[in-house]
Amino acid sequence: MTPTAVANPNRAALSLRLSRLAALTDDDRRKLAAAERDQFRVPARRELVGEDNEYWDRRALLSGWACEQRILRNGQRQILNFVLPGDVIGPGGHRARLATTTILAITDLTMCSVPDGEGSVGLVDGYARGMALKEHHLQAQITRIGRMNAYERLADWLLETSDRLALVGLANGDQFAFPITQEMLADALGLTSVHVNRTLKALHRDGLVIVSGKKASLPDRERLAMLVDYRPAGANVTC
Amino acid sequence: MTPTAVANPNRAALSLRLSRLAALTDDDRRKLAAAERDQFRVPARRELVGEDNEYWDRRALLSGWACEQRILRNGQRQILNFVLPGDVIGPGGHRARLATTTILAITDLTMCSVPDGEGSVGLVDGYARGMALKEHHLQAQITRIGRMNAYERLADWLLETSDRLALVGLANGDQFAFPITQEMLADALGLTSVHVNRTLKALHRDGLVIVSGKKASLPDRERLAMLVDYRPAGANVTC
DNA sequence: CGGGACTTTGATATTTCTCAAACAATGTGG
DNA sequence: CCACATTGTTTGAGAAATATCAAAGTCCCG
Repeated sequence: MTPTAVANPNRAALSLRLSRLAALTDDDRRKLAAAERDQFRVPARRELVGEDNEYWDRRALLSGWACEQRILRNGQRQILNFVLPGDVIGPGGHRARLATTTILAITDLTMCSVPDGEGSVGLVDGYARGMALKEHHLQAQITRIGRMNAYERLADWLLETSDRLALVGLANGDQFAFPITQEMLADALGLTSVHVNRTLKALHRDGLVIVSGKKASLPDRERLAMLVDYRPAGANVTC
Repeated sequence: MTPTAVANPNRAALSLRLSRLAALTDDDRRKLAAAERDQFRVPARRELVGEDNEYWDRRALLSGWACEQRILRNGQRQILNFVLPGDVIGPGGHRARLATTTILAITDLTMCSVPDGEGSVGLVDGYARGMALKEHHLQAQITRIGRMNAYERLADWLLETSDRLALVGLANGDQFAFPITQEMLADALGLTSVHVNRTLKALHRDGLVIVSGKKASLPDRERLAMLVDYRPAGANVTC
C-alpha cells in the first residue's frame, strides 16, 4: 500500500460504483481506469453549470460533494439533490438542455470525464442503472418533502445518503463524511436551519444520529429505518 | 370536419406534442399516426404499473389524466407527477427498473404504444426533449413543495399544468379540463385537502383562478406568473 | 330520488418559521 | 501563535402556516 494510495482511497469512485451497478468486463474497467487517471479539480463554492450555460459532456465526481440547486427570486434556495462520488452529471442520454438549475461544488472536487458506452453492454447498463437510481432519488426527495415531518425527513435523508456513500465505499461502518452545513440540509429538506438544528438534536437525544464536526454516524440504522419505513433502493439495483 | 374528429379532438396527442418538441419528417409523422391508430383503453382507477411489476414497453397517453404516486406505510400518498396527454411513460432510455412507484389512471385513458426512434433523428430528439421536460417537472415539483407556501404551490402548479396542456392543444384560451379532486391536488402538493380548498378559495377571491365543475381557468396568467416567479419550461424546449 | 364522493366551513391543535442574540468553531493576516 | 473576522451552531420567545377533527352542504351517478 503506497502512501498516495492511502491518501486517496476513493479516486476510483466511478469504476467502483459502476462495477456494483452492472457486470463489467476487464475492458470496461480499463476504460474507466483510464478516464479516472485523467482528473481535474474544482474548488469549493464554484458553480459547475450555470443557468443557460453551455452544457458540457458527462463528467463523474470522484471525490467531494456537490449539489444541484435552484435559486428563487426572493433569494430562497432549493437543493434538488446532492452529487456524491461516483455520480455522473451531464445530459442523461438526452442532449436537450433546459436546466434552470445550477451545480455547486460544496467541497473541493476531483472529477473526470466519463468514457463513452459505445459497444459495451456493461457500461451502457451501468449508466442506465445510475440514471434510474437518480430518478429514484428525485422521487424520494419529493416524497420526503411532501409527506414527511422534519424528524422523518432528516432520518430518511441520512439513511439514503449513507447508502449512497456506502455504495462507493465511503462509509466506515455506520459512520460517514458529512461536509455540509445545517443550512444546506435545510435548503434540501424544505426546512429552516433553526428547525434542522432542533430536529437533529432530537434525533441525537433518541440515540439515532450522531453528528459531530464533519462526520455523521447512525448507531441504530435498524430502528431509524423502521421509524420512517425506509426502503433502500440498492436491493433492486446492485448486481 | 367529421363528427368523430370533433368528438375526439386529441387522439393525436403524441404526434402533436412531438412535432412541437422536435422537427419531424413526414415519415416520422406517418409512424406516429400509425401508432396512434392502434389505441387501447384503460378504465379510471386502474393501476398501470404496480410496484415490482414487470415493466412493459413505452406507451403514450392520448387522452385522459393519470398520475405517478407512492403510498407510504401509514397510508399517506404522495403524487409525484401527473401524466397528461402526449406524455410517454415507461423506461426512459434506461431499462433499469426500480420503481417503488405506481401509475394510476385518474380518468378513463386512451393510450398507444410508442414507435421506436431507430433511424429517425426527429423522433429520437423528440423523445429526448420529452425526457428532459419530465426531469424539469420533477425538479419544479421539488421546488414547489420545498420552498413555496400553499398559495404559491397552487399557482405554480396551475401554470405549469396549463402550459403542459396547451402544448398538446388542450387549453382553450385560459381554460382547461380539470378532472382531479382537491384531495389529489393535496397529495401532489404536500398539503391537506382542507387547506387546498381554502387556498383555492383565496386564489378565486383574488381573481386569479376559477375552478368549477371539471374545468379550471386562469383569467390573469400575467399576474399569477409574476406572483410566483413562474418560468415556463417551454421557451427552452419547443422548436 | 338516494347514496356516495367531493367540497366547504368552523374551531382548535401542532408544526414550523421568524427574529434576535449568544456561543462555538474555523480560518486568516500580522 | 495570537487576535480578529467570518461562518456555523445553539437557544429562546412569539408568530404564522398548516394540520386535524368534525360536521354540514353540494353535486353527480345510477
